[in-house]
Amino acid sequence: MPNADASLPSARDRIFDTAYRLFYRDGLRATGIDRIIAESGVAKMSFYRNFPSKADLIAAFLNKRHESWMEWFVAAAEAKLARQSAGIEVIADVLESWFMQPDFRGCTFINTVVESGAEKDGEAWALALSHKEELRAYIEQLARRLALPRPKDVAGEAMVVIEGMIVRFQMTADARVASAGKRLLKRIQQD
Amino acid sequence: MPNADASLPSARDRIFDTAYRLFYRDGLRATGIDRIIAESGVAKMSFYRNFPSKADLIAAFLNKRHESWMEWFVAAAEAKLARQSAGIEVIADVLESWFMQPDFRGCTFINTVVESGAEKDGEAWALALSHKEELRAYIEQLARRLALPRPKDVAGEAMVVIEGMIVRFQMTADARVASAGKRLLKRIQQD
DNA sequence: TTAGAGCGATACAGATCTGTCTCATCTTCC
DNA sequence: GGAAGATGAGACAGATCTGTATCGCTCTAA
Repeated sequence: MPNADASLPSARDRIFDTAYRLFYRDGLRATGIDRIIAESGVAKMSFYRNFPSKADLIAAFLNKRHESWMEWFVAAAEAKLARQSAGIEVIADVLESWFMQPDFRGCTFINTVVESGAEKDGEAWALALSHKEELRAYIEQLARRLALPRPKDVAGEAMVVIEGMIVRFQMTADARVASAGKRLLKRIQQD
Repeated sequence: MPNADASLPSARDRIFDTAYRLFYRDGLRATGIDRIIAESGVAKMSFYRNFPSKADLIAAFLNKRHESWMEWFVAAAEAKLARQSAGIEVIADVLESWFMQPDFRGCTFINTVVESGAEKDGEAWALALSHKEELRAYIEQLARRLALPRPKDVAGEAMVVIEGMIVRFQMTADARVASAGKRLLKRIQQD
């Protein structure tokens, strides 16, 4: 077992952390292996010993991103729901706190699908779809808990608003996107 | 003046038409110059004689795309508005007819911003922003014509719904996105 | 008929991309 | 001390990327 005193993260961890940052910031295609290797201060063979190919690293990145983001989103939404007696419009507040992070660069999975172009059969596309489906299912379950009528429709409409808010803020960086989204979400429950 | 009988489009036109198709289908970064040259059946120097660089070709593509799309969208929306006495929810029907095209691959300008990554200072990003602003301004003017209260807010909310519909359909290819968007747009005017 | 414009074909340069290979070094455990 | 595993350094291959240079053909206009 090398590096037992943990004075330095393992080569695998340094590679993964660097890739995590660059993949999100610059995109999957724009981030080359050589760049990840250089910035993580690792030998090239240390990379290929830990990840058989770039596609494997991308899959690991997407899986981690999915877990981290969903965990954060659900926790933030549940906290807001417990504190105040409110509806699904709390989603807008949760998203807004995401937007305010200085390194916000949109949704990794939307970005992945866009970068995939016409190649819809890859693993990246499938991971993006399952991420969005898990988010949609959570909102549907939330709608049921709130006793909203037609929870499937509610979730479908909320997903349109969520994706719209993300893309709008990614392009304009205008905080009014959050309030517009909040008004849209509030009205979903008024029928 | 060569090629006067127009039996074959000029090299410039063949390059541009091929690039137009490939840039939209596969994305800007995934489409290489060599590929455009090969598929348009043109010599490499014929490309660089007509377009000083790939960036120039991209700018020409985005400008043309903006003009074509806006012209189509406004015409389709106005036609629907004239025929039936309806509100801004006609936007959902117009978008749906766009989604149904077999080569639909999302919005070029959303895709461009995503592909631009952290490079927000390029010409492509600026063209994407001005495209979205022109669309938003059209909807605000439409809201004024329909005598809706707070037309700026209406346009801001409608843009969130529009971007959400585009991204949702790009990912899921589910026709229910259009009806969800239509319900959201209808409710914007009910306050 | 001749000059020039447009174009095709192709080689080339230099950078970058993913991925493989070899060899030296360092740490840890036995 | 010695074996084994993890790592670093760097050369190398083959593909692809943007962009340049050269040569020759063809058609048009004067």
